[in-house]
Amino acid sequence: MTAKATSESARDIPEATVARLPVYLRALVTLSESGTATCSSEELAAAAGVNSAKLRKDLSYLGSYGTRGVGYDVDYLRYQIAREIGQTQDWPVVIVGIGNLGHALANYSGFRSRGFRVVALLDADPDRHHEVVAGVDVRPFDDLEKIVAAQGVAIGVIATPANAAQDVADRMVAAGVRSILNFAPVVLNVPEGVDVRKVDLSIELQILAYHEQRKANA
Amino acid sequence: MTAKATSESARDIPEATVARLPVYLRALVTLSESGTATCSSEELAAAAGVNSAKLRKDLSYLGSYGTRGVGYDVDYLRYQIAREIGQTQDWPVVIVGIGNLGHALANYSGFRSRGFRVVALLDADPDRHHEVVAGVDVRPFDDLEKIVAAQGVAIGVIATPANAAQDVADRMVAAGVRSILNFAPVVLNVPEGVDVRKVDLSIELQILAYHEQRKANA
DNA sequence: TCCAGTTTGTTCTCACGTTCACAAAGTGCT
DNA sequence: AGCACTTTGTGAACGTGAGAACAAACTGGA
Repeated sequence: MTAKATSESARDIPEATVARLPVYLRALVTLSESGTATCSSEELAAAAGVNSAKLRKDLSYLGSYGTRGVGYDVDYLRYQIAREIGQTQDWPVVIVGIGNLGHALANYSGFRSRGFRVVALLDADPDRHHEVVAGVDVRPFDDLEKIVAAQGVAIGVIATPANAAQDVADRMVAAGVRSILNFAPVVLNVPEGVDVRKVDLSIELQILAYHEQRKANA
Repeated sequence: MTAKATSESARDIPEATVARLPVYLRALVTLSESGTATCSSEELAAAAGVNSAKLRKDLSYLGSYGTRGVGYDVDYLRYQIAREIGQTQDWPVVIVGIGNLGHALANYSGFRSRGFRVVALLDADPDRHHEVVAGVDVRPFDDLEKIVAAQGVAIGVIATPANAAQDVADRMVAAGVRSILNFAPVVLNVPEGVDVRKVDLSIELQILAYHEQRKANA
């Protein structure tokens, strides 16, 4: 909405860097809470579990927010990263599929504290309707369009079984959702312009098992 | 244990490829269940959501399991990938931290069907002990060493709050666990030789929010 | 057997990501 | 002010990953 057409905000940040910014932000919050006012790239890198050169390069994509010979002001840098990744605004989110995982997600406090507000929990199973999870009551999946429109929801979370996920995604996209976080173990097909990120619990374990097997055979 | 010191199994597969093998495997299982005996790289790539050139290159690291002019035998390739990533063997797993997420993980059927067997659920809170989740009863965290030794557990899952995670990791490593899947939002410090993979639910949402913000400002 | 058609496995090129190494830019003591 | 010291920001080298393109290898029909 703001009339910034200058190149100031037009820098494009590499994907790998974007994925690390939330980690830096978390480390900065911890430092801030422990009363640290200033930190060097070395300290922050250690707290975030990365190489300090990588950290400095990542931060350089945002701008020059450090002071040579001194380091970074913790609160200032924290604000700059938060703004860059959109954490200074409020993101309404819907969660579809209130099984075990949906429950866990609805109750996860890390969403709320990072600007995500769960505005609705939806499930196709009528037995679950009007159950209250984390202070929000579970409603019929068919309310999706109404809720998305009314609350301006741009981000949806899919925590349904695999066979329902594509249908849910189609409905979400049609309703106006533009970003989807998918926990169902299927590859979703979505139109151009819609972002999907997938979290697959068993794939992570399988990757560990691969390396474990390698260690055992070494 | 086997005396294979030959170079046959010594190929090292790129990390990016390892991360995709479970996806291919899942697609093959689906194809197999739908009665498909043979598939081309094009078909399999579509089912897995990747480029066919990438798929062929990935598979070439495992060996030459296709037939030119024909394609891949679904069941044969499925077995080869399963073997490569260790899914033909049984992996005992312990889960520590039986809150909302721990419940969801314990109940997740995708683990069992991929060779992972949850042998113990541990929690520090005595109120949770002897609660039964997914047919396994919750036991005191102090039983960790005993269970790891008795069952030969190599993989541990951490689903505790952030402040407990490092302690749990230290105990796991001391007990003999060599791979850790960490759901707690902290960077774990572990000794050389121990693998850690991290799944962070809110980071994924934050990455989506970043892109969402970009779309809105475009 | 030969030939047209199909599909794999691999080579080559380009893009992206990581790390090193250092000039630039600050601080604070004398 | 000058100088020793610290730490950032970045250019350049290196390594890994993605995709295009094609030769090699197979099928099936004439």
